[in-house]
Amino acid sequence: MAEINRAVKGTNDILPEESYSLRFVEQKMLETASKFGFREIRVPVFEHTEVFLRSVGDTTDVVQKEMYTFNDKGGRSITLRPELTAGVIRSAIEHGLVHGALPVKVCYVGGCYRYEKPQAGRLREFHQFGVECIGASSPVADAEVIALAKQILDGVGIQNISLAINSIGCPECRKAYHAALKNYFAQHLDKLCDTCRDRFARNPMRILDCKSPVCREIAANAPVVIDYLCEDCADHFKEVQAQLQAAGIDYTVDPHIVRGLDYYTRTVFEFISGDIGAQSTVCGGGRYDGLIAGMGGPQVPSLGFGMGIERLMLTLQNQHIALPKAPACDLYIAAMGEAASRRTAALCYQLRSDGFEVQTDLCNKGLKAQMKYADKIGAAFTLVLGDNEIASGVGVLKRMQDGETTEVSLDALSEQLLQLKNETALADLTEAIL
RNA sequence: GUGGAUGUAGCUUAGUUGGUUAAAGCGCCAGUUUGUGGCACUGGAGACCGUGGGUUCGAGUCCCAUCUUCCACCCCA
Repeated sequence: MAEINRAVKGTNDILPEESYSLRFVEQKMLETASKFGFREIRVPVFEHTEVFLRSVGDTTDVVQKEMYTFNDKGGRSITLRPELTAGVIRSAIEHGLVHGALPVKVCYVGGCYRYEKPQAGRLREFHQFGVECIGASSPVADAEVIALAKQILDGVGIQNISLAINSIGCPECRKAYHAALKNYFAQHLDKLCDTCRDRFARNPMRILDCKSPVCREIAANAPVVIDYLCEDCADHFKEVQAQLQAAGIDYTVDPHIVRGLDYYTRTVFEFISGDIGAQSTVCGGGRYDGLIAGMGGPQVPSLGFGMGIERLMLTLQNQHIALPKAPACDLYIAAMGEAASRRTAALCYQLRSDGFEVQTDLCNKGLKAQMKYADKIGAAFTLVLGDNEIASGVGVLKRMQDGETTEVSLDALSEQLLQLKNETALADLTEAIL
């Protein structure tokens, strides 16, 4: 197919059928967040490149090889956001939210852009739902943010998903941990894979995340971050767990969770699904107590998470979880001839402003073709409008599911349609119960 | 970025050791029914066989390149 008719690699079209259930899921996310007091925020799709260098971290893979960065016509270095936290925090600093009543609780839905090799559950344009809880230092906040993520996942009906948490400490305790790690891996340096030998120099924590069997085996006995937490961090982590337990949220502590963005401190967590192949993390997040200060704002401890919407939809699809479908139209009016077509336009206008979903022919189709189309789009009722009906002012409403017909006055169409619609809904309901 | 697989009508696929006008089902359009959908029957439209080269008298079929999608790795949501 010609390039002009093909979406760019790693991008995805959402067709009408899918769009409806996607919107349902997004709505569910926003509603659930709202119950926790998180309000929607909207920030630009692109930012000054510096925003991501300073937050995500200039040694991370995301920044080093995955960003869509370009110079605009004014010579600014601009980057399409690879994630949303950085822009939201920039906005919170810029507008003084961080100086107002804390915590500030915001949520968002939006597209993110990363130049990656696409596969299922990994796109170059993908969408995240996320929340940021700015200015909350208590472990209660950690537990509540995790609870929110869980409640959203439960709310959309997802199955078979597990929560793993860890604490990676503050910069202070991490120093001690890094030293211990280096000390440990130095003894096994010759057995590690090439990339891990590289990691040893740059960031030994990443070795814990390696999938190669040899490195895994070595890492299994490596020192664990939790054992090197300072007293404050250890207490914090303990209380987060106590809170989760009290809330009845199942979790496992996985000391191998090492998030790939530099801003994380203390609590990190992931919700993992076994039903979408290798891209198993549906939701990831954690605390970032140093980020706001690092971006030039005040010292305000915060946390949040991001949820991959495509991955979530993919999981739901693989688990055959039914999502609501767009409602079919209430009435299709099949018009015959010019006069009828004009009368139909007036009727449609009236019915639509009365709240009905009404469609009619836009292609000059014959009657049979119009009926066929009405059937295809799932119209509940049809009305044929021709010279006879206009002359008599009386038409026949046909209920498509059983072909039953009812005479109606064109002047009172709205009332009679409403009555029939309710009767049908009631009959369907009683049938469903019986 | 590394490795592996894939690509034929809108969709799902068939296409024999390279051999004339590339098939089928579903979908779409129309007719059988001159004012009524679903079922059935009949007919029709629709494919530069992903793209570009090459081998050959001849390529959907063989070779090379390239792109897409998918799988694993890397990384992450």
